Amino acid sequence: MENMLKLLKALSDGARLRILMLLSARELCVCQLMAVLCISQPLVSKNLNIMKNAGLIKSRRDGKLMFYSINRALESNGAALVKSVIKGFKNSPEAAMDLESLTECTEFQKKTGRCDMETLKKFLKERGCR
Amino acid sequence: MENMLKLLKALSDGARLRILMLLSARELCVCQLMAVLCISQPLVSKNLNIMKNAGLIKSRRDGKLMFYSINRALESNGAALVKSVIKGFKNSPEAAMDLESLTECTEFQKKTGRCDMETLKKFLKERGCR
DNA sequence: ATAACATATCAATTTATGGTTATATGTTCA
DNA sequence: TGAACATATAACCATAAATTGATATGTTAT
Repeated sequence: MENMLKLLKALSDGARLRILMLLSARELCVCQLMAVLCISQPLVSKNLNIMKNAGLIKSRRDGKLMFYSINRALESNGAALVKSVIKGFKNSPEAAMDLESLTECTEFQKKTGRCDMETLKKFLKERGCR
Repeated sequence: MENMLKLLKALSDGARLRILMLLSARELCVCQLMAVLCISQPLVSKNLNIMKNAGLIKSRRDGKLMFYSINRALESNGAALVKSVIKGFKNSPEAAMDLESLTECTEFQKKTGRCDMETLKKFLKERGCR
């Protein structure tokens, strides 16, 4: 029960659901999530930590960047759960908007280097996210 | 997203998970849940209300008693979600204990009448639940 | 109608969670 | 080594959620 509850708690927050959905598209680093979701870096990190503790996601360091991705090695019931959550959320307008933002963010980043903060700041400003 | 989040929030609490699991066995009234879970009546009612609002369960009045049961008419993604939650929880020691308590509670109730408070009180006392 | 009872709701309190700012850690590159 | 940068953690506040005790509602039976 403990694990299941932890998993459900990790899933019962709007920001974390959005993160899950984005990660279900592909592996992302903290600054990309922060830019797309328009939420502060510490909060992104905090939420990622909660999700990681629940076994939902895993992380990998690449130089200065931390990349997060969905943990495909979840025990079967957890996996089924996550699958239906993602499925039930994938076609929502919120998900569509976030995925679009992700594309735009990626475009923006291509102009300079990967995860260049200047770029992300400009990106955020352009979208009215202080 | 809103509905999915509501569902997940309704599921992300230990007492509510236990209620869900018990109801997945069969329809139960408030006082039975209260006796088995060993939690106060207002709290049981409140949690049932949260679950009902999320579309998880439905209720039916029978005289003085309110019976609650799992809502089998959940939209498909919700249904899949609930299914995997119940499945992933059904074999836990907590679930086993609760189901056993339910059996004992039912036995106790048979001695007097259905949902007789005196009986339930004795039942609770016998199990050390103040 | 009223008494008794099962459940629901309300008001009040504690506890958990989301969110912020400031600071620490770990990595790269000069 | 140290400066710059990406991320993590800590301390803190505001809000929401869990929990409780008292009370209201709705039903049954007298």
